[in-house]
Amino acid sequence: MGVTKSDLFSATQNELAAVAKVLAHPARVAILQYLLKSNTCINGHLVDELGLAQATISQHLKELKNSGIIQGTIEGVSVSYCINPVRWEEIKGIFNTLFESYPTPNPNCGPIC
Amino acid sequence: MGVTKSDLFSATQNELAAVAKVLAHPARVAILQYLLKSNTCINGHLVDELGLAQATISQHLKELKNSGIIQGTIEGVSVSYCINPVRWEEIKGIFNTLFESYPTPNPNCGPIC
DNA sequence: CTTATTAATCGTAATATTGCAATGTATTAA
DNA sequence: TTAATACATTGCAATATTACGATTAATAAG
Repeated sequence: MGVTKSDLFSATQNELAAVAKVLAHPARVAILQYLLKSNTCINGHLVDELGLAQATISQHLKELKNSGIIQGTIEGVSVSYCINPVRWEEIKGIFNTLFESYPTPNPNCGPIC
Repeated sequence: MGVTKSDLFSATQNELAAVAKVLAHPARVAILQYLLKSNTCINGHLVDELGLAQATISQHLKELKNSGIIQGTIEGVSVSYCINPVRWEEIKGIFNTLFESYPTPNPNCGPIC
């Protein structure tokens, strides 16, 4: 139905999925990389940088902002966005927790394992 | 339009977004955690574990398989899925590369930065 | 006040995702 | 062969996402 049954899963699982969803678009990845590189940014710069319409980028920025990954302050007539370092570390930790639980090879899984 | 303009972005950006998309559903996160924990798994076990229909889980497993994160071998009448350690490390690296480029606080970004 | 400039929001079209019942397929058991 | 078991696939309905033109809101410049 296009609707996720989030009540079936743990808070951690839903949180990880939610954050992953924010990263699940190349435009948002590109925006983050641009912010990481320049460590400051204004919406208009991204329109030139990415080749998407202003409305589209504003929408992506909104999603990044909603997830807490970035934050913006009004800078006169424009808005300056940047990474939220605290949230960044938090998200980094969420993914690390998953990736650190590395599996040991399992003989029960056949020859290709 | 619901269609991502992937030609606007780099291969790395698209790859990261694609992998994130696979992780962007709590059911798939739950499946991975189950695999990481038990280090072996059979589709039917997940139906009991997750509370989703068999067809739905099969679909999620397919996506995980397509991305290379898991692989399955036919085990008689059932299928045994497990993590692909090589791909796991690869994906871990992709995310680490992003998260390691940590931003230093920027005075241009206002007081809340 | 009027006009630019910058970005957020609205409305809408195209497409993608999620979930499941029903069905198909392959293997095993009897 | 027949029946049972375990998944995969198909087809569909409900909902979500992506993209953009048009509009709006807010500030700055003249």
